[in-house]
Amino acid sequence: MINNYDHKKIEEKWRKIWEETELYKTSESRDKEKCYILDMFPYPSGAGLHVGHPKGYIATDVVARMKMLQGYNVLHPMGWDAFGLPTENYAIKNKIHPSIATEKNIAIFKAQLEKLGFTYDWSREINTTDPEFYKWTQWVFLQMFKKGLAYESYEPIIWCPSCQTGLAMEDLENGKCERCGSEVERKPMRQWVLKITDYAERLLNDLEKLPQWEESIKEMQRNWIGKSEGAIVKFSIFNFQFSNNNQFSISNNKIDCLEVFTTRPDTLFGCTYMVVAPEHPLIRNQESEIKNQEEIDNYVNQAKKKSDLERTDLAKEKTGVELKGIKAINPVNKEEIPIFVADYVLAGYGTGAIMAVPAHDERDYDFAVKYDLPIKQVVVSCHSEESRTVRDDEESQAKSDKQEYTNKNIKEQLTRDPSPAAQDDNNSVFSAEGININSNLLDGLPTKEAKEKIIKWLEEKGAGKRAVNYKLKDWVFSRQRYWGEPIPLIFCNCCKKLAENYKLQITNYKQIQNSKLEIDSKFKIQNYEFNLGEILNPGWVADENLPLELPAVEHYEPSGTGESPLANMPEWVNVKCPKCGGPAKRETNTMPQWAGSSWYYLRYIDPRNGKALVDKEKEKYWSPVDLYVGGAEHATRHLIYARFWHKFLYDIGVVNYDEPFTRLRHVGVILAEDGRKMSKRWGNVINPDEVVEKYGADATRVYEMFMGPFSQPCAWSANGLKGARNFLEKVWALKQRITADFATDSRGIDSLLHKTVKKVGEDIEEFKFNTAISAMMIFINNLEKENKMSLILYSKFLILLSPFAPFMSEELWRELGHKESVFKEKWPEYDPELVKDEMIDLVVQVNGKLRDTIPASADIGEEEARKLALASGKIKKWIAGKEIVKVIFVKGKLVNIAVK
RNA sequence: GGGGAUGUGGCGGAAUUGGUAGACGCGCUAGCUUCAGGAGCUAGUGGCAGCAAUGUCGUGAGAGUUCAAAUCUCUCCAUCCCCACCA
Repeated sequence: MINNYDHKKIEEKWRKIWEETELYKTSESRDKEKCYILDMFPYPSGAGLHVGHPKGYIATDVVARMKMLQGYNVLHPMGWDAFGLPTENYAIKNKIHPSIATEKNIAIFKAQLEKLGFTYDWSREINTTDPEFYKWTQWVFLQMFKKGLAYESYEPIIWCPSCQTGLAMEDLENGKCERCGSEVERKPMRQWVLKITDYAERLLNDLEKLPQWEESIKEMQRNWIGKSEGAIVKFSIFNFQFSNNNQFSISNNKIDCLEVFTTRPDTLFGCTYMVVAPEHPLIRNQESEIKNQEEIDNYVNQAKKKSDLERTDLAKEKTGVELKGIKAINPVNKEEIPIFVADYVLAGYGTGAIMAVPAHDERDYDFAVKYDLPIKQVVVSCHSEESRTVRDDEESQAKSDKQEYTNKNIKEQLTRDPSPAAQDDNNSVFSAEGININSNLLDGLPTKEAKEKIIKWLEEKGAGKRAVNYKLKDWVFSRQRYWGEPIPLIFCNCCKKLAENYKLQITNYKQIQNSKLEIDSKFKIQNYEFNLGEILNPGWVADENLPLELPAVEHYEPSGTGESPLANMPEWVNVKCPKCGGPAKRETNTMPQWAGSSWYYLRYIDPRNGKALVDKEKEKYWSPVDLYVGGAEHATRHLIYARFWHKFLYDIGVVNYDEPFTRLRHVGVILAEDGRKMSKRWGNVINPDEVVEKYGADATRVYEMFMGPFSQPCAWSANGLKGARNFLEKVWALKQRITADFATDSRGIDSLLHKTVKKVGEDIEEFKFNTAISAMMIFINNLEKENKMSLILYSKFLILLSPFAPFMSEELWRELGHKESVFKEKWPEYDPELVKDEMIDLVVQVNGKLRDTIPASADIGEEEARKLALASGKIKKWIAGKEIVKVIFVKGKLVNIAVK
């Protein structure tokens, strides 16, 4: 057989025609049902794409093409996420300006993508580094600023000494800078921070509204938000007076109480010491009282020197130093307890201080053993007989005398062979919930009730309050680098004075903070109007003249001073204050890489709108995104940031829906043939251009969808690719057997076509592309056995194939005489009658083991099936001389004879 | 330490309301075809026993429920991903 399937010629031809006829241009008409299908837009790096990158794009393209054929108005756009450190570092290394590097990289990426035949409407292409785009990124930031959601912070942040910039916690990988792998430091820096924590509760709860998200991704987000409920408890310090304020109470500039966050306030009676993080203000604040300041300073300095990696090494032994000269007072029993500084307590979580309950926390236990601190058990498990007796004993003893547990008692209990009770509770007595003992008013209460009771008690006494804590931190939003969106804020000393004075005058400051989401919260001071952000951050004034363009510079290397390179441009930095006209300076920090990607999907809807971020009517029609596909690595950054921005835009009335992505699927990575990640380092990278050149875009697409389950990692196989190509060649070769006579087709092949239509449609919908292709292969294998086939039959199959292999399908479709593109066709329907089997192989089992299969009518009844089964010679052999206990009949499937 | 996912031939993987395990693809074997190379066609292909019919074992390991378990329950093991001294 002469094989004349010339993929190069075909693919070039149709790429050109599709472009000329604007086949994939998205219609602005809104009379059809819409379907918005979105890929996570790529970061155009210098390395170009490898074959793994397009896997997700192929999948969305298959879905998009099917949806087009099913009559939807499909939006399937593409763009570039191009600001940020990778390009800037690449630019510095190769001495190419980042804007030029970006342009070059985009050109390479685009050429690579175009070869694969995607349905992108390139007239809607966006680029986060285009001023017409980032104008709106800046605009969103300004709205947040104006509503009080952005604030200046001088807290120590994560600093990468190599990239010379501050980073968000999310930008770390194993405690190192994700970009360059350097050990990071903690450094106090002025930063702009976004109050994402204001949205923590909604970001958590609204996950419930997303049934079409994969559970694993939602779970990652829940863990990242990390909500825990408990209480803040105040311990007064030494001989200072107890305070009734809700905040740290400052008298003589001294902190007179220590606040801790705990999820187990019910164990308060078991607290025998306290620990503060090395960064805790108490350490510097009590200098006159602390007797061993030098020893403590040494410890704190040592802790500072340790990298984050060393500090969080779980295997290491706990260390700490007591703050001698001061004591804390446990509010529940007025016991004086020692305070330690130790680096096992983190400054960034809760209040940076803990109450230590060594009997019920493993870390506190380790520390207590090392420093010989008392251990007092206050909870016993209520799940086993054994502990119940223990409890009874304790209770009677506790009544006669407030019994103190010695370290020896507890150690015995804790190191005993794991009791059934301990196993019930995750193999540990530490975390066990149970019944409180030795806890005065809490004795005999189960954990849950004890928590409630003690919180009420604390609130009554002013010694604490119910509290919720999140692991999620506010978003450090400024970078001391060049290649990002300039932050459109201007600092004016004159306006600073006005704002500060105003701030002092107002009494209901709390009220102002609560009003932040009212769209028009404005404050008139003298002749000027201030927004909330300008009051909360005195001196900072919004620059509404957008876009604020990133100035062209020759030198964009980090300044080395911790300031952005923009700070070295006086002509850009020094401006007139847009409010009062006085001398002022621009903010020189830029936005992080994640800014543009937090809202880009909205811009595709209305990409050239000069007046608004997006037209609200258009947004109402196209939003939310129906299907979003990308890597799981974005589960906790991009996808949380984007949900946060979207909810904010919803709150200020820019968008119509409060969640941006209805359905989310993550794509499994493609590994190299050696099972490792594709990387220059291993020399195992496969370039899609070469694959497309040799086997064609269609074969590449079919293979990547056939490899295995979509979300699972899978190794590349050159032979597998050949298999996909073979399949396409078979399809190609069969066109020679087509006849115009539609009566040619056997009932069998016709029925199989209908089954295939059903299977392929359903499988694409469920992202089971591999089995969809398998079904088409089965159809083609069967079609090969037919000498002739009708034009109609073959044409219908081509429609099924077209989402996977668009070029070949289009070529064959036109060769068969169709005037219009195959993509203007209708997706075929199947006849439910033809999908059903007429005949089945009735399975006959004896004691559950297959012994015979008998051809039978599909709707055979129980009586008949049983007769048929018992009549079989093979079956007779197996039941001879045995007693039939039971006969099970499953309609359309089997007969099982149970014998003894 | 916590959370999630996965475990089936030589390989990628099918089969999940419990009902013929190994679809489909790769690889491999034999035959045909070809000057040869590549390719193509036909047949076979989980292990063991057997010329065969057939039997028997078999879905990470072990137990259990059931007429029937890859699928449900329990215990354990391994691999991967995310988070991690989170109080």
